[in-house]
Amino acid sequence: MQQVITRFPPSPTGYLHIGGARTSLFNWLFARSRRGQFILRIEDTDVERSTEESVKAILDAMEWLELGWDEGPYFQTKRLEVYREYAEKLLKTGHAYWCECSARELEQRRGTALAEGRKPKYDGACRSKALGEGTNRVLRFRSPESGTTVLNDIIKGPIEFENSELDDLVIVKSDGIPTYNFAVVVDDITMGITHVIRGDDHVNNTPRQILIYRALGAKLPEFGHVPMIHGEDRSPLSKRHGATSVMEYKKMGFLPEALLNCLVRLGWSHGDEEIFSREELIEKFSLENVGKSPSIFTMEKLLWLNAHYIKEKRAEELVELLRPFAAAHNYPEKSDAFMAAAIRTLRPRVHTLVEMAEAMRFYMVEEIEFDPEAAAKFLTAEMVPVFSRLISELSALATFDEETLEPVFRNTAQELKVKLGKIAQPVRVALTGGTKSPGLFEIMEVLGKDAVIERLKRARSGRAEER
RNA sequence: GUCCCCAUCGUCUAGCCCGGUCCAGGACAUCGGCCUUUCACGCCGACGACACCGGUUCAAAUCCGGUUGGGGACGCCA
Repeated sequence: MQQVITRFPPSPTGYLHIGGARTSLFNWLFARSRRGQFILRIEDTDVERSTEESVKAILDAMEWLELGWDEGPYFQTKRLEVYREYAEKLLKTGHAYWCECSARELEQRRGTALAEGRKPKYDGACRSKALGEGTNRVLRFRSPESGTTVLNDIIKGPIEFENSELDDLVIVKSDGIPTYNFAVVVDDITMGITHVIRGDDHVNNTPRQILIYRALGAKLPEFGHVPMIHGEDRSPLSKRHGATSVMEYKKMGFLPEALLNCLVRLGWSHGDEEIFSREELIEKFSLENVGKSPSIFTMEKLLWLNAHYIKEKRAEELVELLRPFAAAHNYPEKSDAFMAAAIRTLRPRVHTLVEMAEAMRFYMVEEIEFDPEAAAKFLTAEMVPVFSRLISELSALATFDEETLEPVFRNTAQELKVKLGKIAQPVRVALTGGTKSPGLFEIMEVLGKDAVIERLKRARSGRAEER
């Protein structure tokens, strides 16, 4: 069987957004799952709006998501001779003709048509003028006036279009640069693309493209149109829906595997399964299980998935990922081992690396700040003797780990005839500054004997001074 | 306006092709409980949907038609 070749063709007019990332993911997964090739192609024929920054931003995002491509990136502006060649071919076979209608005129005619309730399509004014090439002239595709074009979509099934609904689209602009509908077809033909997987906003372009394939005598690829991703108000995802750029999610402390897992489930499913590793996705992905209806992107499940992957990842790896976030807080430098130990205790209670970096504060800074409310409630005068006693007990310890610490506290509580919680909360405040934290003994083990005793003394003297 | 697509819990979805096993399953979120040194994690439970109308049929979430709603396209943008 023929090898599968898919492509992702972003236009470099902005960053890689959530929708594009999912399209890219589907193409990547499909190619990987079928042991095929995945091509990256930059569609920069809109010279006005395309920028190098955008290209870089897109590449960076693809790299972060680890969606590696086998060929490319190709740039359409570097393939102009190829399009010219194919345009010649269409011209020679009578499938294309030159048109001298100005953009201004056309806009006017469109306006009138729309106002009169007609479909605003090109009226074919230059269709039989047999014009030659010339300045300010565009090349148009001669579209059949009757008949039906059928798109057999892998995802949506057969869709019929009346050719009479289609018009003679421009395929080469007056500056000699091909338009999208022409360039994609030429590229997909010459690059041997077997499966075109893209957003369903392209469904209406497809019959035009099919017609061009036919005029060129080329074999059609398979088409699969995936439903769009919308914002919470059901309109297409845009800036006003908050974070839409893939890289913003990196900045917010999400792991790429979480974003990917979240994205793949928007439209695709595999029974009741929710968590998929990259390998599982490659093994299980198929276009047959892609749904037809649009979905809404929310952060709820992404947060849950991210929390899951944070819990699952090796602490040593998290240290690396966390460093930039910790740096943003200007924390003092700590060793990898110390940070890994701290992360292990914080891990079950955060959803993002940003939260992790914040939660880490009491481990990182020398002088913790006390939450006034917590201090007032728990660092009371009656705790002074308790702290004193704990300090002397702890000072005597040779090993300082959870196993040895717990009995010390349990015994102390028992002898003082109070519940463990009664002394645990004040100690927690003394050690962390607040009332919420990982387990007391975990914290103490990570912090170490010296720091613990120092913090207990500080909390105790704070009380003593007040008296 | 014309053409095209879509329609199951708040959200992501399973089921629909091959009607009965579905008074519709899972996950997130929410709420309650358990666990517990706090907060989480974890575990258990609750809430919660087949858009509407009609048809076919012994039987429809599943098939057909229409309505409504949402989305897309109609560029010398991609």
